[in-house]
Amino acid sequence: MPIKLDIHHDDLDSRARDVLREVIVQHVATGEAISSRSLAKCGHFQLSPASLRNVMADLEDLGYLQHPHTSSGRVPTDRGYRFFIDHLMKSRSLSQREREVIDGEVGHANEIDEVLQLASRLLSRMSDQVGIVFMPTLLQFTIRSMDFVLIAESKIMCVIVGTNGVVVNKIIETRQPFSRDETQKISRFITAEFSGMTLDGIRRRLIRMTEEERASHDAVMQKTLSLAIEAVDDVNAVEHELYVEGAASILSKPEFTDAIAFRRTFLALQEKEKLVEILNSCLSEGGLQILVGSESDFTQVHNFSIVAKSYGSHSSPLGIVGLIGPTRMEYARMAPLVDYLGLALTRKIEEEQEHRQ
Amino acid sequence: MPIKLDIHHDDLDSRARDVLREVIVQHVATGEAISSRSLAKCGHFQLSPASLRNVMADLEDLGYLQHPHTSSGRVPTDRGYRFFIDHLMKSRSLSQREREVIDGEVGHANEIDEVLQLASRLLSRMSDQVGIVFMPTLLQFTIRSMDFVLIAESKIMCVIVGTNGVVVNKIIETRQPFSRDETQKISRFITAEFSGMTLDGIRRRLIRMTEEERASHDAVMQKTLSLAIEAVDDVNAVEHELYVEGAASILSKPEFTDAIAFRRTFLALQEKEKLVEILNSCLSEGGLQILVGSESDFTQVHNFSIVAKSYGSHSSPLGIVGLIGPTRMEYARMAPLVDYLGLALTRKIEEEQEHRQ
DNA sequence: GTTAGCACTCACAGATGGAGAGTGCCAGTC
DNA sequence: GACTGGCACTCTCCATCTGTGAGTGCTAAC
Repeated sequence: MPIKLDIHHDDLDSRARDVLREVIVQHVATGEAISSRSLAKCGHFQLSPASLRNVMADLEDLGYLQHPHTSSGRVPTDRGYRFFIDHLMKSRSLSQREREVIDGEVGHANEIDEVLQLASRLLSRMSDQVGIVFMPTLLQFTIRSMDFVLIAESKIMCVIVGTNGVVVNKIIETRQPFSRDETQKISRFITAEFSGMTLDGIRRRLIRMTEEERASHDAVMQKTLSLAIEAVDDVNAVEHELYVEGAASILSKPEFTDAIAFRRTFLALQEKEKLVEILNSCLSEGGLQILVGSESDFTQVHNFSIVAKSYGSHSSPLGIVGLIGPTRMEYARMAPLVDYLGLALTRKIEEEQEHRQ
Repeated sequence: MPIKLDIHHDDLDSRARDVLREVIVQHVATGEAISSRSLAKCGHFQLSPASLRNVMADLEDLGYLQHPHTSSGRVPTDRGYRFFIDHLMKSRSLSQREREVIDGEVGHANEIDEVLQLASRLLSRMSDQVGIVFMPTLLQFTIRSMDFVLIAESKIMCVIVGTNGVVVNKIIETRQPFSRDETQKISRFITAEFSGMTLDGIRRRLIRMTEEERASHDAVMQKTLSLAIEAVDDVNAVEHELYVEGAASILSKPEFTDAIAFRRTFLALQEKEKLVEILNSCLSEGGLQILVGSESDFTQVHNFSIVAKSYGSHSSPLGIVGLIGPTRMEYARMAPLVDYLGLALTRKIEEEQEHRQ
C-alpha cells in the first residue's frame, strides 16, 4: 500500500478538513483519542460513524492522523497540527479583559529585567504553559549613557543605559584604585564621548584611543580608557538573559503524569543552551512562529510545541517571547496571546525610547 | 498495651542506640525498610535476627521506629531521626577538596546577589538536594555610600553599598526631572552626610531635615531630600531575597517517583511565603539547625527536612543558608556542608567589610 | 455515496495465585 | 535470664488470566 506523502493540501476536500479540524479540537479539549462515533455525536456532521471512519482512514493515509493501536480512536500527528495551524485554525482573539491585564502588568514594571521576568510569569499564568522570554547578547546595542559608581576603592559598578531603555549594570574589579570624584568625571566624559554608539563600536574606538594615548603619558586618560574597556568587555560577557517560568504547570498536563516522562521534560527545560539555540533561530525569522513537536529538535522531548514571537523594533528585534507546552495545546488561544504580549513588549520598549529623547 | 511516650532517651541502652543508628544509616543508604535479617548481616552485632527483632520491637514501642505494614522491615520515625541527630550521628567532616570548592566558588563572586545565588546552586549541587539561601529585608543595614545615576530625565538608579559589602540597586521614578550634574552632586552630599548610618536612621533623619528645610525655600536641598527619601523607601520595599535552586534534584529521589507526591512537593517549594516564614524563624535561633519532617510545618509535605544555618555576624545575622530534602537524607554529611557554607559566606562578608575600611 | 452489521483487535480493570520477605511468638539452649 | 531456631502467619509484589467495552475494517445492502 503506497502512502502518498507528497500530497498537497489542496487534496483535502472541505469535508476532510472539517473532520481534521474537529478531531484536533476534540483531542485538544479531552486529551483522548477521537473515535468515529464521538465525531458523529458532536453534530457538525450529518454522517454516520462508518462514513466518518472512511474519511479518517483517508486522513491517516495522508499522514495527518494516526492510530495508537488497532482498536483505538485517532490522534493528530505533528503534520496534522501543522496543517491545522496553517489552514484550519480560527484564532480566538483576546478578550478586552485579557488585554488590559497584559497592558497593565507590562506597563507597570520598570527595569528591563523586571519587565522580561514579569512577562514570562504572566505568560505562564495566562496560558498555563511554560513561559519563556529571551534577550540575546547586547553587541548591537546603542547606548545613551554609561556611568561609573564607586563601590569600593577598586570596585566599580558600571551602569549602561541603552537608547532602547534597557539598563544593564555590572560590577567590575579594577586594577587601580579610584576616587568618587574620578568616577564621576569619567562618567561624564564617557557618556559625552560615546553616547549613541553601539557597544561594539565603542569597544573598537576605545582600543584605538588607547593606542594613540600610549605616547602621551596622560595618566588620567589612560586610567579612564582602561576602565571603560573593562566595563564594555564585562557587559558583553554577560550571556543572554533567559527567563523560563512555570515549569510546574506542565505537571498538571495529563500527558506527564508519568513520572519518567515528566522528569525528562523537566530536565530538558533546564538545559538552557538548547533552548537558546532554538530561540535564536526564531529571532531571525520575525513574526509569530509555531514549532510543532519534532519541528524544533527540542532535546529528547518530541511531544512539545513552541509558540514564539520576536519583540523590539521590526528591523532589529530585541528578543523572543513565547511559550512551551505539549503539542496538544490550544493553539487558537496561545497564538494571539503570545502575539499580543510581543506587541505589548515592543510598545513598552518604544515608549521608553521616546521618553528618553 | 500502654505506650510510654514520655520516656527519656536515657532509657535507650547502648545496644538499642546502636540498632537505631544502624537502622537509620541503612535506611538512608537504601531507602528500603530495614529487616532484622539485614541488620544481623551487617556485622556490627553479634546477635541473631530474632534478638534484633526484639530490640526493634522495643524501639517501635518507644516511637523511634515504625512498621509500614505487618510483614515489612522497620523505618525510622521523625522522632527516631531527631534522636539520631541529637545523640547518635557522627558528622562526617568535609574533605579538603570540598572545602576548596566552596571557598573557591564563594571567593570568586562579586556582588552579594551573585554570591547568594551561587551559594544556593553550589549547595544544591554538592548535596543533591534543594539549596536555599535567604536574605531578609535591609532595615538594620548600615551604609557606606549611596549614589544616584541618571537613567532618564526623571528616572534614577540608586546604588547603595552597605558597610558589610552588600550592594543593592533600585531604579526610581522621580516627580521632578534631574540632570547628571545634579545627581552627581547629590551622590556626594548624601554619601558624606549619611555614611555609617542604618537605613532606618537615615530615613528618620531625612524626614526631620525635610521639615526643617520646609521654611528655608532651598529648592535644591528639598529636591535632594525628596529623592533620598524615595530611594530609601524603595530599597526598603524590596522584599527579602530568596534563592531556591535545584528543585529538579528531588526528582531523582526514589520517594518521589510517584507523580502526585512529586507534584505536591514541587508546588510546596514554589510557595515561597511559607518558606520565608520558616527561615525567618531559623534566623532568630542562630547556629546550625535541623528541622525533621513535621517539626517544621512545611505545607502539606511532611516527609521533608530542613538543614539551615545563619550567616553574617554573630550579633546580627544577615540571612540563612540551608537545604531541603527528604527526611531520609544523609544528615551526617549535610550538616557539616551547610555549616561550612555558612562560615564561608560569613567570612566572605567580613572580608568585604574589612576591604572597605 | 452512504449506512448497517458483523467479525476482529486491543487496552484496561479486576481476580487469582504463587513466591518472597518479614514479623511475632514459643520453646529450647547455654 | 539472655539468646536463638523454628514455624505459622501476614502482606506485598508480580505475573497470569479473563471478560468487557470501545473501536476499527470490511462487506453487503440501500
